[in-house]
Amino acid sequence: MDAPEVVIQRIPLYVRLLNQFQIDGISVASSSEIGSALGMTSAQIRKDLGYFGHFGTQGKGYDCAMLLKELRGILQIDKEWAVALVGVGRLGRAIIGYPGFAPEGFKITAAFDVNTKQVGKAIGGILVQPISELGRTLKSKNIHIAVVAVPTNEAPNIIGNLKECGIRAILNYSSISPKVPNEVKVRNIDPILALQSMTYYL
Amino acid sequence: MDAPEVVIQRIPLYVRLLNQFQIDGISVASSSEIGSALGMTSAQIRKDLGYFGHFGTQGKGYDCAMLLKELRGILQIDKEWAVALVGVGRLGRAIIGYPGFAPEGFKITAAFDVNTKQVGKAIGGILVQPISELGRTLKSKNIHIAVVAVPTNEAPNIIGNLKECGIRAILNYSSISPKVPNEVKVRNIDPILALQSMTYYL
DNA sequence: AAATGTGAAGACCTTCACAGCA
DNA sequence: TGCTGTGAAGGTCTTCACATTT
Repeated sequence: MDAPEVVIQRIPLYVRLLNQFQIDGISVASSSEIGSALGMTSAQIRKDLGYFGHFGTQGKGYDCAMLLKELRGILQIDKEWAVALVGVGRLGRAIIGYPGFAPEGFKITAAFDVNTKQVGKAIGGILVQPISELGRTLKSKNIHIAVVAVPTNEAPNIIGNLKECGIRAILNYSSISPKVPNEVKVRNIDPILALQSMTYYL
Repeated sequence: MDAPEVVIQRIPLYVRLLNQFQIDGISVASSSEIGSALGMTSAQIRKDLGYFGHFGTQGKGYDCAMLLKELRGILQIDKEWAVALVGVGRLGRAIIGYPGFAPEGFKITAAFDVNTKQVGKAIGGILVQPISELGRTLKSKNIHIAVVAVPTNEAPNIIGNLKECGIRAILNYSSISPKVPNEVKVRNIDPILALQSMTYYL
């Protein structure tokens, strides 16, 4: 049986923790140790890992280096991914300037904007192209992941374009929750929704 | 029975859609209309709304204006919230400069940084204060929500401080998943985790 | 006729608890 | 002994389906 989506969303958390364990010189960790470091039960750790294989040693725990390598392989984050950015306004520029993506293997290698005033500029070393070049460039640069940083009103169109051009993963900073077919994954980054779902409890 | 957290996280989506409906001049909507606009089933819409009251009219649907007002009241987003920002580095400055919070009622009214070089500066009209002033300022400005935009290594301490100072809601941009007591709500904004949980499917 | 509100059913996810192994 | 891996149990969330209301 393959792993449900919730599990997939937790694996990156395990990867991050195991990285930290390596820095801290911890070479073996039990499911309880991993669990308590993350505020989860040991059973959940074991169940989650159990979807992918038998990584542990009974009576001992998990070898951190080995488990880390396995999980990175499972997530396919053991290689570099080329990423396209759509929208080079205020937010898009902040994203290009953000130094956190590249070290994790996500490299922005193409940028697009509907605004003809932006097209042709180089931002952070990346040439801004018109949307009409999407299909060609995504194919030639082997890009399967897009970051959407356009105004909300443009977002539905852009996301439609990305789908048509065969994009399979979208990190969406716009304020819409796009409806996409099952074979396209979307993750929405939306601080307003996050805040609004907390005020309920105040 | 009170609404589960998943439901609370969907209510802001309904609010946003109802806003759009008002702009579009749609005054009444059925659960199926709401559902299909959001890619959800009509049953889910009805169940979700059912946690809070009887807002619909049988045979007709929901009055958008009325439902919007009710939901905004339930979420408590029908008033202004003062928000504290911790960390005024690259990301913190982008957050101060982001024009999306204020129109939604979230107003950054205080800023803090551990770096003494930042303290005393005014950024976007907000004076940067030392962390030692947290407790006093949060109380005097009646702040219950904090945005954390500090480097990951500082985050655990900062979040500890915020807890002690009585903060009840944290929008966390740092790369840790803080363990907090039940009475503190946290929402993590983490684009790397989001990307890493999509590459699995590629 | 049309759509809500809601018990019941079903699907999904988490936790328990223990057999089995190092 | 200590901890994994995993069926079974328990809990939570979603969908079904229909009685009820306008």
